[in-house]
Amino acid sequence: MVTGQGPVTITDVARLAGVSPGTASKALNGRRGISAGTALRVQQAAERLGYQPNALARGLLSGRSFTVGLITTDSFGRFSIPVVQGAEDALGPGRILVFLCESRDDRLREEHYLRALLERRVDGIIVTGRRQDRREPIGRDLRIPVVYAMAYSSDPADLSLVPDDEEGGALAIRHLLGTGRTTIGHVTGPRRFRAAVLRAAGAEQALTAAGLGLAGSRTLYGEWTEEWGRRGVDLLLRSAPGLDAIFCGNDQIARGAADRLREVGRRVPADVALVGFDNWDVIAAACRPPLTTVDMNLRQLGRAAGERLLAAVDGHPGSGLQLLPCSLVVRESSRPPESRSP
Amino acid sequence: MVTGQGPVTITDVARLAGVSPGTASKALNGRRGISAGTALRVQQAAERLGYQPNALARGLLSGRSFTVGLITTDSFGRFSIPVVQGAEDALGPGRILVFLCESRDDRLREEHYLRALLERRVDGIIVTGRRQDRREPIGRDLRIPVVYAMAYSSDPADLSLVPDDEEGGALAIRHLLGTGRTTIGHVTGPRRFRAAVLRAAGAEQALTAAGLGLAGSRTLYGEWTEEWGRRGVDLLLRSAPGLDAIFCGNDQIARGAADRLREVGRRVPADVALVGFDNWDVIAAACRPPLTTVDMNLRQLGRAAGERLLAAVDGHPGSGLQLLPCSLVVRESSRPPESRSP
DNA sequence: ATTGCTAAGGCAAAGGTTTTCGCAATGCGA
DNA sequence: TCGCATTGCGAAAACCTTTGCCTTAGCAAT
Repeated sequence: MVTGQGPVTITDVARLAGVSPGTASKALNGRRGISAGTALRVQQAAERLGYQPNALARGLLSGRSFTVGLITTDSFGRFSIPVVQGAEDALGPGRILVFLCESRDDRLREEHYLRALLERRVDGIIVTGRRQDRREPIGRDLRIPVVYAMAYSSDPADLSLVPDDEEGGALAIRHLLGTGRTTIGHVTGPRRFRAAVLRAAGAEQALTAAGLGLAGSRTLYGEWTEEWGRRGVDLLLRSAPGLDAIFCGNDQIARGAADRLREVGRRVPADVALVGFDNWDVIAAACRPPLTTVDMNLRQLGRAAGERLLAAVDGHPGSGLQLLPCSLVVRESSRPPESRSP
Repeated sequence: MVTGQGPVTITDVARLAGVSPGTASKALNGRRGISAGTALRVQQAAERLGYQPNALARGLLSGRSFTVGLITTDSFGRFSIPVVQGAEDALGPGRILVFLCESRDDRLREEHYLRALLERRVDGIIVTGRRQDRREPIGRDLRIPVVYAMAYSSDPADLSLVPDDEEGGALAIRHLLGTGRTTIGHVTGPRRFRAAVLRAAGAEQALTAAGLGLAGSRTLYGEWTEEWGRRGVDLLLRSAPGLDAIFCGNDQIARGAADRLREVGRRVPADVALVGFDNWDVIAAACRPPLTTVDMNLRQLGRAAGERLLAAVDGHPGSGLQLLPCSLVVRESSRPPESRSP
């Protein structure tokens, strides 16, 4: 590597190798019609000079920039992070680079970002947001593919990827039923959250399919907080004292529930089994006992979004709202009672 | 906006406005030598066609791309996120776009990313990581400015921005002393973490300055977990039963401590005051009682990193390890006893 | 009327890379 | 020895924008 003036160009490499720039280009890109000796000389010259091709010039010509934009409407928190990571996984380090744009729910910012991305000729855009929110399409006639992840577009012609919350709720209930629990309550977040409603629906369906109903007879909607988890336990114990399991709408509620159950002398999982939702490690692992919980596989969702975007870039677009599976992570809080008695 | 073939170029705009491309460029960029009438016609033409200048072509010519790279060595978690957000704040939406690169502590990935960033002719690079880790410079003779945030470069010629952990520790202790506490213990994370050692040093200095020493006579190093917080309380109560405050190395330890103190019948803050570190909202706010804690102002740190990078791009580089102030967020867990008795 | 000045806008080059086309040389068969 | 195919490489155009320089026209001053 030589520290000359300014970045070294392919012309510099060509001169050093004693060929024309066009030939150097072919040699470096492995195109045919170049003798082995010439190719080697060019590559060595490039190596010696520390040549790095100018992606701007390359993109100008090819029309592709090998970059994508990632717009997170949420000022990105716990949910968008794994999605971003997954997208990065799919887009692969080195090949495609990701522009991170945090629009913070500000429509104006979003438009600024969109314009900036289009000016930079990104190959595609991923839009992600907090919990499953329906949202307006990011723009019209964009000429480049867009994939929505977590948040989903109100236009069914757009491709949107969201976790299957309903199935996740059913997963939790079936697991509890499978470990012998029969009197199961459900404490979750605010009703205005689609995720809360979907999870509750899945849970109730799974119970109905087993010929059972919800303990306390109805879903307790409240807040996504530990505080509400504690209060939920109190409410449930009043209306259904024989309770042997609680499915909570997220991990924070579940952790509050665990604390409260311990305080009132109910053992988890011996007396009451507990299942949360989100698999938020810092909560689920720190909970006493560690929490069984539903994982939305957000990272895989992000990865899927990246893969779908690449497919769309290559001319294979998708469309519609697609549900991705949740999975259950079993920990101590739902261990069946049998296995505890020696 | 017309949906023709391919993106509309300035030539299209010029043709519609009846001028040459060069003139159109000048009109759109507000350069002098263009009559008001022509400028208006060009702008209207651009508007009608939905013209978006090609940043690749512009960057090719100007040598600046108005993009920066952000390499997070940490698979980016709680610490890098606010830094990223702050950097975004500083770089401003629309003007400068950020390439997000997650190297995951993999040197090879990092090199791939670095190469990809250089090929795309980013104007600068911010390197951030998890807790304050000393690290190798990302590369040599890079020709573009680099700013390190959180993680810091082993080369003192590089500019590195890190939170002032030592001052943060002192802040916590001085606050506790100010509310009348005198017998203060310290439970923190593993000794191999520079942050743990620095915070402990700051704490001890503040105590020494007040003519006091640490309750239990030494810092308890352990893990960054709630579990360790609970055990730390047990250890402290054994060695210093008259304890009236605990400063914890992070919020998780503090939360464990709060739980344990409640379990053994010590009231927080009436009997024992508690101060954490990190101001991690999900922990600090959910703690019972809500946690007084030291905030590293990571977002401002990220913002500072962005601003310093811009300054460096503009020819005003900095260097050395620079400490940024922490601040104290006072909540219930350290309320002075006086104010509780009516 | 000629000169000189300014304003407005056109022309062309530059920036780095890729690609197409064409040219020259080589080798082979006739 | 000639013709032809093949191989290797160079020249130049193209991608899009910006900018310095040049031309032209209009106008004022001499």
